[in-house]
Amino acid sequence: MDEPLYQRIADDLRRRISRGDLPVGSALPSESQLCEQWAASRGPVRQALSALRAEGLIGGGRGRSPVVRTSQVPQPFETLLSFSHWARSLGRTPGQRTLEIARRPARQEVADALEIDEGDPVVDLVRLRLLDGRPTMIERTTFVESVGRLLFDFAFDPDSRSIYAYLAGQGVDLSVARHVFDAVAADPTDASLLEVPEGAPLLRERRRAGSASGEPYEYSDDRYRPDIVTFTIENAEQAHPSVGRAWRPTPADSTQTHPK
Amino acid sequence: MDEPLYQRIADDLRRRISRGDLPVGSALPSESQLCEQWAASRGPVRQALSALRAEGLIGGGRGRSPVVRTSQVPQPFETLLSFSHWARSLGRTPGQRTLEIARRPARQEVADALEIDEGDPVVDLVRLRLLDGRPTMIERTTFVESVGRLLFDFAFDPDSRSIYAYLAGQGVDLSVARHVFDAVAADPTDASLLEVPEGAPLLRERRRAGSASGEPYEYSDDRYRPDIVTFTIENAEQAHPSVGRAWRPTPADSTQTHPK
DNA sequence: CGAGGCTACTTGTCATGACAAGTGGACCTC
DNA sequence: GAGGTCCACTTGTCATGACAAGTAGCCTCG
Repeated sequence: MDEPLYQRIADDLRRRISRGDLPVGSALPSESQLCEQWAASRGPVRQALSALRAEGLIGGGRGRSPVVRTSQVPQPFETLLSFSHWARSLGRTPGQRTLEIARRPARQEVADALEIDEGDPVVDLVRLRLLDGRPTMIERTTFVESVGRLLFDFAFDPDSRSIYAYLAGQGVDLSVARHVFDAVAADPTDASLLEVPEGAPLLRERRRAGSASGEPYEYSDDRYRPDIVTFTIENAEQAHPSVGRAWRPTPADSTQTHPK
Repeated sequence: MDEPLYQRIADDLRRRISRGDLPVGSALPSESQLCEQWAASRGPVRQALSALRAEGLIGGGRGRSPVVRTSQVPQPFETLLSFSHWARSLGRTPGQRTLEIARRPARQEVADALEIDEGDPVVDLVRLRLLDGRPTMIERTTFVESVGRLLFDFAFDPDSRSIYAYLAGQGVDLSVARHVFDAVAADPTDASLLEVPEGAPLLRERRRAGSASGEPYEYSDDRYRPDIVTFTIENAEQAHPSVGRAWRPTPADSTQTHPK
């Protein structure tokens, strides 16, 4: 609740950047001005500025004040992990239709990813995800049994809200993920659910997520309509990359083979 | 040449982590031990540790030493930008076959991306990229004229070495990029060059790169065989994401529609 | 034998001070 | 008007010191 000073300074500068008080290209207040403004020493001020540099929001300096490089604040971890969270962050309506939830023995690929033995019980969940009512993605997720069993809880309806929010509430620590992107052709099931022709290209995200200590809890194969969703990476030589999902309001590429 | 102390401490710890002297899961030396080892105060030691935390290499702590989370050092900016650089970082052989280099008026999509007017002259470059002799990616890049003209330099052969290395040598500051990923179907040209069936899914990376001050210099549409190359994002709640291209030594997904 | 408390360690946060190195503007001279 | 120098600002890096908050291990008591 009582946030450290350097975080309050960083948050204040982020707000000022994102709402345009500090436009792209403009110089930030100097360190001594910020010290005066916050009645602070250079330590917390420099720590706040360092965080913004690392995020790529500001850059340059040394003998002059840094300048604003972008006004786009990076998407947090949870926004990349949860489709619902991301949709709502855009002000759009996420939806889900559960096609299957089943406990079954793990097949090889999944066992490898989850670091369990082939045949160990896991929980498979298949959902069609919608954005403002439009089929957008098929999500085929497998959970280790200790986490997946929570989804069979009588009170939980996977169609009603975010699985990740629910699991977090149950004490499941999902805080590290690895996402792998490639392209696949829509198989008959994909095609039918996503309303695209068979063989149409889909953007696939294979994700493995787990705890901070490296224990995997879920493995997922998500297939997106590339005319609706893309993924972006913004990087720079002197800043950490920023990554996110992006929504394409209308299909932008007329070379797409499927009909509107 | 005379690197700051905190960077030397960080580099030393990265080396120890990546070569296994500090395996994943093990605790780092305490701050006071590092102070003693480097004859330094807590300031530079904490700054070094903070950099490793931000990269996701270490985590945890507060009342105890942090632990190693991963031994994978993030790929630098240039490794994601340059296919040649990336291939060599894996110990593989990059290749290129220039199909076209031409000065022509910019079409709408490219003009928008490069923040120039439609019809302004640009330089288009189309290359087939190979990895160990295998067609892997088609790269369709457009440069603003002031940069593209350097590629017509008599002495420069785009088949002989990295364009980015060459441009850097010519003083072109490419240090910021935005990459957008989606999937497209191989058109007849794509199919022929990449040796896949027409309509096969390709992983597309559209990239815009430019200077630190935001001036765009290149826009590219790269199409990868998804059975050879994927892109990965590793992220965590308390660390910056790490992004990179990845090589798939053999096609891992038997659902791929194209023949081996 | 188990639980609780205490101590000695750890990291997190902040202040003060100092000096090195970079930048931009003003002023002076040619 | 242009070029060079100097000064006052800036940020970068490091040291010392202090206190808050977390953790683990050990000891004592029930």
